[in-house]
Amino acid sequence: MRKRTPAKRRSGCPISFTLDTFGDKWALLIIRDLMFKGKRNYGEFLQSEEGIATNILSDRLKRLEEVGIVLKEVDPDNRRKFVYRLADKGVDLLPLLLEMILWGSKHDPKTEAPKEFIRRLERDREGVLRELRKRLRRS
Amino acid sequence: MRKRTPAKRRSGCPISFTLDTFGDKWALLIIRDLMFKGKRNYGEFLQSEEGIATNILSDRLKRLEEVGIVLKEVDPDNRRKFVYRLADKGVDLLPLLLEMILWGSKHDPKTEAPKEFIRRLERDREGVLRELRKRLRRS
DNA sequence: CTGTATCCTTAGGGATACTG
DNA sequence: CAGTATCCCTAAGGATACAG
Repeated sequence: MRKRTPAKRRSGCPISFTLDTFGDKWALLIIRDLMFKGKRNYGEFLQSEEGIATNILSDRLKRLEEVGIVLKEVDPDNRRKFVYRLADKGVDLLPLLLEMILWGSKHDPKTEAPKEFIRRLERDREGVLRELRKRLRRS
Repeated sequence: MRKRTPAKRRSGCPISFTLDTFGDKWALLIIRDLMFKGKRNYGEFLQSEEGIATNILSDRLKRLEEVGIVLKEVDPDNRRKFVYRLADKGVDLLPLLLEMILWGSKHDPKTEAPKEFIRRLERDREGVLRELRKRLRRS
């Protein structure tokens, strides 16, 4: 396969670093699926509404694993399968994703974000954060 | 010039929307420069450490203006020049950028983020947010 | 100085066939 | 099912020349 471009750092800026590390939109959509949609394996990611191609999915999973955001483990229920889940470094992206949800749902007239969730998030950011973090860590 | 790809929405997901709207890394670096580096005009953006090309800068500024994140105005000090600044929709990206700074400085061993700022941000997120927002709005 | 246009190369990625 | 490999085309973008 074509060699993936190694995530190359462009400067010492933390924003630039963040961007360069998790990479692009596809990677972030995978992270979203892990965080909020309870997806855990290849086939599920492939089903995403945005229609990721199988080669791209494969590539991004590998990259995310390399940079330590995602862990790949043998499925305890089925020794022949794998499950992906967020490493702590990935869970740490939660606040970032929540801010994306807030911005998106505020500025997109056609957003499909559940209103109750948004309202809760606006009112009690810390609480939502704590709860989701806990859930992700034990999953 | 080559027609820019119109930002195309991929789904109703707010995260996807956010990603599709402000676009890519280059756009976000411009926003960073507007937010934290006090840059206001073309030449200054061109100087960014990451080395954006002039055609890309031009393209991204246009796109950011189109989607209402950035405003382009005649420089009051020099009627022949322009200044760019964040529209409210752009200022709304502040929490997102702050989370990027936090994640980046936490996970990058070589980060250049000022430690005092990070500590303040961790302790008093709301305060920092309020202050920066105020500063951006009046600029 | 603030852009715009052109040229040209390469990485990204969709479609799809293939493998264990 | 869970990926990997190949094909092939397009868009992204660096370099740079040009324009107001």
